[in-house]
Amino acid sequence: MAGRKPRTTMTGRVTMQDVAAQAGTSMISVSRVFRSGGQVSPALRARIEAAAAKLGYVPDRAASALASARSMNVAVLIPSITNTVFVEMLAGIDEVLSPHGYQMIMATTLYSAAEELRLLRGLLAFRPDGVLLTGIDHQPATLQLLQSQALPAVHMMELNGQPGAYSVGFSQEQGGAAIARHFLARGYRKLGFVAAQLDPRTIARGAGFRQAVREAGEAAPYELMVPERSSVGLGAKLLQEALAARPALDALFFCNDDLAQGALFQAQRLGLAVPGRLAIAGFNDLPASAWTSPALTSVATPREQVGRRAAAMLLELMAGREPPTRCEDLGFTLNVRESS
Amino acid sequence: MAGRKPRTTMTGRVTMQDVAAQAGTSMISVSRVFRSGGQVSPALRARIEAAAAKLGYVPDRAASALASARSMNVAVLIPSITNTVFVEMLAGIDEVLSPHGYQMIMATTLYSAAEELRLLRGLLAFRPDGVLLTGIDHQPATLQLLQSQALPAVHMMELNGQPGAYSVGFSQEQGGAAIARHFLARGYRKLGFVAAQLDPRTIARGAGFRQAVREAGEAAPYELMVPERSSVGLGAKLLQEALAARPALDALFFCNDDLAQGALFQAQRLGLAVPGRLAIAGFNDLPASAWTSPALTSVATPREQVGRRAAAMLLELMAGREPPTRCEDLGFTLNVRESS
DNA sequence: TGTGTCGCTGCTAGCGCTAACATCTGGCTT
DNA sequence: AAGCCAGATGTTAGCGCTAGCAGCGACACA
Repeated sequence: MAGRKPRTTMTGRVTMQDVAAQAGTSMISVSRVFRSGGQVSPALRARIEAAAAKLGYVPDRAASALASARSMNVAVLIPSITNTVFVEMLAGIDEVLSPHGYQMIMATTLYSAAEELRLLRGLLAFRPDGVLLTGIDHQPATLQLLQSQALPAVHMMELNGQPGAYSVGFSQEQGGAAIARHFLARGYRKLGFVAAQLDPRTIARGAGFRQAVREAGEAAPYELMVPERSSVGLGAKLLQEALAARPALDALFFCNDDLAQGALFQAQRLGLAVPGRLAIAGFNDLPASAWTSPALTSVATPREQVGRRAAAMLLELMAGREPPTRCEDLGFTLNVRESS
Repeated sequence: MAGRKPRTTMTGRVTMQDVAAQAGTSMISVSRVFRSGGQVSPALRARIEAAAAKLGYVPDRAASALASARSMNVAVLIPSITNTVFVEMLAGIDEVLSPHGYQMIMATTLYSAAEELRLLRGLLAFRPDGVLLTGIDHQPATLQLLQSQALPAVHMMELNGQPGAYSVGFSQEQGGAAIARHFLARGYRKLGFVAAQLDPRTIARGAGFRQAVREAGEAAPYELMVPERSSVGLGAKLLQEALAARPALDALFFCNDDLAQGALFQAQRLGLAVPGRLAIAGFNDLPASAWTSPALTSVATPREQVGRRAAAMLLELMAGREPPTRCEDLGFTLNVRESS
């Protein structure tokens, strides 16, 4: 009983042809069962499913993509995979896309628009049916490429006012401004903004903060901005640098919660009372921020929902429909806690 | 001058055929330029590259995969994408695979072996050239599936003693045991183990901890284990539960740093001196753990290196070579800090 | 009984690319 | 000067699947 393996092709791979033969039908019916499941009688469908299960058939997306011109892939570009914010956004995207049979193909740009273009070219080889991009700052060639391929694309995390662009996010400027107004309302006057990883969103937060301070007629805030990758340890270091430069500072806005947490820990280590001597606020509201002691004031950003809504919008575009909105503002929440 | 668009096919897509025509050569030479770059004269290569650039040609991986039986995809299964540990592992994997032209196709199992099997079936439709799995606990069908497809596979994060299995990781038991011995050496005697998210690695850490306590001839540790997803907030809650149940506890090992950080913050809030009244230790050594105040004692795990080495091992297997080791132990480091 | 309709099923012709062979060129040996 | 090799280039035949249409039987109606 040699050669009893349920295989026909040379390669040893179970193909749709094999399933069709096993079920006594034609390939196209097998295809129909595995696709949207159009016109197949229940009896034939059952026979085909049994045959596929028996042979251990696994469909081939590459062949399907080639024949149908639909890859069921979605290319996703995020700046960093070690940043919780983008990872939670990814989780939101996947939650919406995978039930529809789409697979995310992901790449990380390391906050570089040039790298983004390079990676997009690579991902295009997967013939994605749509693209999700982070932010609204891209190289012109990136947008040209998407346009020339007539690829649906949605920008995430920021709002894109450009006509013809689709975006889901919130206003980074407004987030920064909210912190400034909060500090001022609490009576702080010697404000500072500390930032690392100077990507466009970080810059926008700082701009919003500065602008709100100016609009309130107060002295321009002290600013400490370094290009290094942001981390908890860097936050500790930057707190000391800021205080060394401006000992009178009484409220510091850190461009994200990693820095702010590091500053909080360092303040504790230095014996600086927070918020008594110095108020501290962050951005993004990471899960730990509600639990530090003192708990951290932060702008909560709806990144998981950004992912979900952007995916939903892309789904519409890929189906050839126009989504209800082109520019979906999901807002943010200022969570005032003990640190300010 | 209508129809001047550099396109030939009906679909409006620039194909290899178009590039060949533009360069005045045949498809196969274009193919050779875009593949490993075999036998093509510098002159022809330059002509083809110019033609491809001019037309904006993007190769099609689906077609390539179909024709060559090599997809250049690697399937990666991780339990969770919101857990830093696995994300850093992913970063390590990508760092090694992408320079070789491989693309990661990823899915998250949510710590379920059944879900893992389901997802693997889905990923197999990409005809991956190799598979990376997290942990060594899988459904029998998962292993059968991999074997029947003759797919190279490497298990990450734990050591797999089974013959024929490839793994890169470290001993979770030994990690737990190291904490136990450290506590005992410091003079703590009322030990406890607190865990959430009871995946196999968590269980193994607890087992190692318990075993080491037993071997030292001390009283069995108090254990508090809950199935909930682990988080900083849960750590705070579990600290209180543990102390309510056993007020005399003097040293607690939390199965990961999220829980341990939450406990640390809560201890501070409750006015419990750490390590004076209670020692706290975690596992994984997340970046923030070195900066909390007091800094957290933790077992540093080489997850990024696990990713890199597992990817390197898989690369060997995919090239048809046998890697130097089948079971690569990367060890861990006990970082003793202020909290114990 | 003829005709129209409808739901199901099958056939044919590729999708864009590459493996494996076939062919061609030019320089080098004898 | 003929022969020969090696590297460069081209030809052919699919890889596994699906779009688009054609075929086919069953049923309702006149």
